[in-house]
Amino acid sequence: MSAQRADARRNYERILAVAMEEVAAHGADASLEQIARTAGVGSATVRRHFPGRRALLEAVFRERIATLCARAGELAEVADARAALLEWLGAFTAYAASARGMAAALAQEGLLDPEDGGDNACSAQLIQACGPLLRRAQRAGAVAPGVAVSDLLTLITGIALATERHPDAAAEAERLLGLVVAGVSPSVVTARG
Amino acid sequence: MSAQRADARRNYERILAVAMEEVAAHGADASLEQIARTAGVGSATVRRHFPGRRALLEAVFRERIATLCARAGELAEVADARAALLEWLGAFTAYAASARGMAAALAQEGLLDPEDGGDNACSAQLIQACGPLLRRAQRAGAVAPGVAVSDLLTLITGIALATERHPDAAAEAERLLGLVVAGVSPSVVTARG
DNA sequence: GTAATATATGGAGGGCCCCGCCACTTATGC
DNA sequence: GCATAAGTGGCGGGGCCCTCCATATATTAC
Repeated sequence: MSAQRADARRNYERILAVAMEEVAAHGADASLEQIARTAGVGSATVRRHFPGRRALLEAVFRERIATLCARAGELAEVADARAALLEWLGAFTAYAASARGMAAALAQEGLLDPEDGGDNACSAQLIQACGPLLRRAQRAGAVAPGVAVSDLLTLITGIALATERHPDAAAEAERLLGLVVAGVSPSVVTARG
Repeated sequence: MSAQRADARRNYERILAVAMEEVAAHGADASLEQIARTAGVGSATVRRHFPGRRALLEAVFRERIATLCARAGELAEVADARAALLEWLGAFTAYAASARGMAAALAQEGLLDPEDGGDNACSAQLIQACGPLLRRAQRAGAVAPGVAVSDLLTLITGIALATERHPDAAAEAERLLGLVVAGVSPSVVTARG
């Protein structure tokens, strides 16, 4: 028999659809009970399909993240390594800043320690997607060797978190990304002895 | 008569002391009821002295922020404008990354819009303290003119938020600050057309 | 010292949320 | 159709935040 019953699958889809709207409206700490109510199911059913808020958030953002990873694949073909990386970082920033709750979800994940091993997590996919772009840019001399993928993702996640309340969050986030790329005060190479 | 009764003042102090420990232990979303319980007062008393979690967090971090602002005053005397700014940014980063909840409190405040007018807020004090350092560095040509004080504070707040779960949060945050100061890829001045 | 008064307090109650349990329903394979 | 296992949802427990109000207490005036 199929691994999952048909009605269960239907409920899963419905809950996920409602969750997307609810998270978009109320951020990462949307009420699970409210989601259950709107979806017309019991709260236990939500918990069954998504054990814990993290699982739900992961599912909510999975598609968007997949799109982002695909974009990274395309950009690997672009000639200018630096431009490709910056383009992707910009796209990621735009997503993270506009999709409410995504940054929070990423921050609470194991985004920070890249060798976590949990390769099914969203952050792991992002790391895997961004890695080649970064390494190529580093080989081209556009980025210092000491910079890790997780550094970039952490910075952007932080920007998204800190600008979440801004009226025009996406624009502000992209502006700050530009600042980070260019450097606040890059004049001296070895900053702070 | 005095503006406040003596026992009220005592309770205020006690609640604040407990709140400091509790916030240090559980971050910005520590339980207000737990604080009340530990302090041996009713939860209503906590709410009376600190209407809303924000007010409590502000009080918790007030001293630390004052110290930070004082440090900015000292650094205004340092000859090297760039070094002075970077030193202060480093100090702020260390504080924000080590004091659990502080970054969250700042992010939820009106940190992002500098012309809010609420000059009693913590973020306003920080902006006022950092402003002279930044302007001096900009006059010295060490920082681009378009950079605002709130940009720097927002970036650092974001770094602190994104590194909160890191095993060695303070070190990681300072490392990322270094990256932001130096720039991820500063080679071309006008990033992304 | 005592009475009068404004001030401060904390416990009860309501609302919301997360979580786990268990009897009931329902799709599925024979 | 029927047996069965998968799926469901309501219920109760625990916690938190918030408000209200009767009570207790520091303070002031006499």
